[in-house]
Amino acid sequence: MKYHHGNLKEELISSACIVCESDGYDRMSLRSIAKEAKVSQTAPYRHFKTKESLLAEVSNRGYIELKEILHNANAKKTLSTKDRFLEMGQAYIEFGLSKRNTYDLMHSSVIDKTQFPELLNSAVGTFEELVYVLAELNPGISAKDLDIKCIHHWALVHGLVGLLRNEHLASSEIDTPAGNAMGLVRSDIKNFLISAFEL
Amino acid sequence: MKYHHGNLKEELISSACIVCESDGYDRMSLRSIAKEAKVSQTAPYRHFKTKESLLAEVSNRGYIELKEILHNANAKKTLSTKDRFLEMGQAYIEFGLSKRNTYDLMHSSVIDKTQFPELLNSAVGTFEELVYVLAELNPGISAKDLDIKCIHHWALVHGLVGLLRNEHLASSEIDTPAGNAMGLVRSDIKNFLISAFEL
DNA sequence: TAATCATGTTAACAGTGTCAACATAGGATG
DNA sequence: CATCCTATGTTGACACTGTTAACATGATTA
Repeated sequence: MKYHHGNLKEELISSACIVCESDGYDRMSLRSIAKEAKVSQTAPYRHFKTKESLLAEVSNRGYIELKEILHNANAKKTLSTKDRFLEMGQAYIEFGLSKRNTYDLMHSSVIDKTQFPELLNSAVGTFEELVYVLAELNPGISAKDLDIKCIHHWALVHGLVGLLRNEHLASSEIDTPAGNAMGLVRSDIKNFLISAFEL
Repeated sequence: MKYHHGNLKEELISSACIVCESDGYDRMSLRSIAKEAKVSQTAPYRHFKTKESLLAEVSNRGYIELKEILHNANAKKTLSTKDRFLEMGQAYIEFGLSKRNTYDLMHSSVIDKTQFPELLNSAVGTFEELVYVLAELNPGISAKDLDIKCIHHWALVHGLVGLLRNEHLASSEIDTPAGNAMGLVRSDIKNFLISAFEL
């Protein structure tokens, strides 16, 4: 039995990613993931100053993964710019739905992004994937109008994720086949995006 | 010194609202607000089954307040429907910026809304204020298109709040007078909404 | 008046993040 | 090779948390 683990930092992060996604970031304890790594309760403090900084790393990986997903969607060279944009929208929504708890952490205020420059950088980098394709989709657009379009479309998919998870509209009076927004939209996210994006 | 408080439940709620907004919902402890009400640590358990249910009440009041704000904005009868809609957008954003922590709680996943029907009801009720004005603004619109418009505009202001708080775009490469989205948009939320809503 | 019941208190439990003090091992330096 | 340093681990402790069980109080009601 060796005293030093050898790869503890990495194992803690990936373990935290798993626990965070399965249990939710607010139910994740430093001690439990330390135990999972078969290491003492305070060992994580040799690699992370606080619990928040470990969560920041989890969030960071979320943004990196999302950026890659969006980038890949935009890299399907056989598709038109329009269709690549739609692919990105669908990919974003799928991420928000499938990595629900991680997505929540990424948007949560428990982490003060200004204290984690690397995380802030990842978040901005992810957003920029959207900037690129929108600039391509709107040649000659002014910087200000590009701003507006970016915020507009990002806000739309972000809001859509929230609604699809039924956070606000579960069995609302809005009449849909399934009785709520989820029934309506999940059946055809693409068509919805086409309408909403006015493409 | 009377043994029974007389109005403890109400005081705990309003106290929790204040602490939640000032410290953030994740830094709020049941014990601290019990102490603030000069009552024992476990007294709140006579009125709330869990901490989560007290937070649900705080969230509930947030939705009720927001609904009222939106309703008032839509009640300015001297304005056109269009302008009332803009007023609502501005009011929503102002709420999200000024009641930041409460707004976060309302959108947080620490409360499982399905376990608090009254809260779910408030949330839906708030959303319906948007449904009403959009229906008025688009006479004869189909139910499905109304769905799309609602989600679209709600998502936009919700996303805008996030960006205005600089959660994602602090000092991004997007060039604005102040160097970030906040500098750009806060200076004229109304004009931004007019552009984004395509009014 | 007596009993009931809502509402308060005290004590305790298991769990948390975090810190200080100590232990170990492996690499750098003489 | 011997020695020291430093990174990385452990132990023990502290103050705090949500929550429950057992008990106390006092207002309402039979």
